[in-house]
Amino acid sequence: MNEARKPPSGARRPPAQSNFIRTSIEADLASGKHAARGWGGRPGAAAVHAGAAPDPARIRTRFPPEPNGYLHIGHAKSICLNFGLALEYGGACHMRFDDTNPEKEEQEYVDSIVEAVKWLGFDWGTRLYYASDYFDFMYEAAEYLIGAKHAYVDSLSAEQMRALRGTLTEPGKVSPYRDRTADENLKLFRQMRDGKFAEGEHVLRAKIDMASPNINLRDPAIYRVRKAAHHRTGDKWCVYPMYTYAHPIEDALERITHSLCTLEFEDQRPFYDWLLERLADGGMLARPLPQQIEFARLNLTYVVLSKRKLIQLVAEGHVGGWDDPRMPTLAGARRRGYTAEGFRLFAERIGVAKADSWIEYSMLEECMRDVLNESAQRRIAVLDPVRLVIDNYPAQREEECRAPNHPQKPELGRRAVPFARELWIEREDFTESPPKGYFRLFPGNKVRLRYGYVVECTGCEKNAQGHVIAVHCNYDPDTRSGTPGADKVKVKGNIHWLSARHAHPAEVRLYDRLFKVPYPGRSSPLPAGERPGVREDGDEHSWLGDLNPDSKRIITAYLESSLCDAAPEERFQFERHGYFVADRVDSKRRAPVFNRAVTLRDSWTK
RNA sequence: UGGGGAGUCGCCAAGCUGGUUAAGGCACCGGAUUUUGAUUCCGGCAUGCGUAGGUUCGAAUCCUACCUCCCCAGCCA
Repeated sequence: MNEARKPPSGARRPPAQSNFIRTSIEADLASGKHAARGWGGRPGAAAVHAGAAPDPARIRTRFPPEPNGYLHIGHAKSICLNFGLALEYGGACHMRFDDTNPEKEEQEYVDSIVEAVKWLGFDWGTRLYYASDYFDFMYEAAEYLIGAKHAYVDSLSAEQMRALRGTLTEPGKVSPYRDRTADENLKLFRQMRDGKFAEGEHVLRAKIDMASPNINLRDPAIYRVRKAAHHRTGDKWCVYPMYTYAHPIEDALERITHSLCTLEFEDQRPFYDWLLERLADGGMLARPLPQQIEFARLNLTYVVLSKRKLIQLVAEGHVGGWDDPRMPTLAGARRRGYTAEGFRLFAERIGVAKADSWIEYSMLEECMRDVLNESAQRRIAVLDPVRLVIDNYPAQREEECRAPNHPQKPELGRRAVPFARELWIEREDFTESPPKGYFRLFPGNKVRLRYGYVVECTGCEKNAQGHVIAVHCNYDPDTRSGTPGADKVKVKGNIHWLSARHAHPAEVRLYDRLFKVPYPGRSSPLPAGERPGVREDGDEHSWLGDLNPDSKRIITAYLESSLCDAAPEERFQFERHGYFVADRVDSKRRAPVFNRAVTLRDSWTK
């Protein structure tokens, strides 16, 4: 294993899978590209880092969301990547809010993002930064660019500018304002800053090449007038930098070594480098400069991850809110009972590459099962109850059965579950006419009441409509679990149960996938062997028609008494059912409410 | 039909300075253990790397042509 790939702390973790980003980082580490990089202890211009001691962080990455919405599972991939790589290579990862558009951003979103990233288990220490902290520098850099004839104020309208930009196949034409003198540009830009102009009257553009085959290089706008209050800088500014311009500067000021972003920014990399080179040449930014590296964003089957669609789901009431347990937001997943560790495992398993891909939702579920199987204590719950009467068991008698809290972890102890003549069992654990291979309760068959006795089914009672209202059986007193000879009667079936007079009714929410098809909004089923592109469909609403009408079912289930004290967010495996979590908002002590996170695997399913 | 990317098993994904039996995970299929039809364990699972040619003793890896998919024409990020 490469030395650099070992976690610094020596913490136990499986060897990381090779990917193009790790390869690139290891090459940079080997060549010493960033080794002599000074770090002034805070983000800043060249002067801050110039004489500073070498950066103790071997690499610097960053997670830079715009605070304009809630984080979703796709962000989890990016978060785990950036923070994970920093941890792995002895680096540092910055938490940075890319708040350059005051019209869309709100404090509420920064709060939710902070909470989500912390929940995922990452710690940025004191490295919490905002693009808006750099507005002064960005402004000065813009004046420098103007002076160096690398930027100019354009007074075309947005429509005129679009018309002159050309098309994918035709070059653009230069703006009549392109050759203004530096003095004139500077004067105009300052007036823009001073609020002398209305929005849209002027814009600052980088002066590159209107004929470039890369449209992003046809004099991109870098500053625009926006007379909106910013959630952090208030009314201090009325010109705001564009992402294109701001992002490379943010990275450079923070001495980011590897700036990871998604594929759609690939075409912007030439501008990223163009800008940074010029500002470094001008002595404004320290070298070595950060490098932008692009990877494929996450696509997950059975959900939608586009911000627009997520907003629509909430706004139109298809779900209960941003943290509805069916939502693919991190807030929703958390409430659903998914775990942070599960997401980290997921990120490692799906890897990272440049090929567009669709990850099967079951991959995520399997990750959650993997961690929950390890960590969740076992409990008993009867979700769809039918009464089981043990006819040869004394009506008044009661016994205590001892159930282990975790089958693979005896050190977690056992708990008592009361046993009596009348029990609740699952309706699906009895049938009058068993299909082939069925080994639960049917007349004449024996099963073990888990942690209790072996019983033999004798029949059932039905109501006028023919529905089974009770199942009858006789027990074998010599088969009590834990007693000598308990295994003398071999049975294939083991079913769970709860004493009818001891069980507690409680609300349980059974969640399923939000969409009933793997690719919402794309014609389903797809022709054999075909997959849709990753692009959003043109059809605005067809995806809503793919919503799964059964994604949420609320039932009243019977729980064993120990479950009544569950703390909010406490997770359990309900034996033979799946993993459940006490709802973090609605569940109270003595009044529990559980959400099903994910079912157990089931190789029986009829 | 300009530019930038990508195509390796059902889903991901290593490998791509030419020589490996083409990693690994998920899924799936067997079988063993099991008081969860769970877990765990063992075994199986690409003569094939978008297609067609070429170079070479030898190609997923190099060359040529072609095909398919994704991204870019915001004063969004």
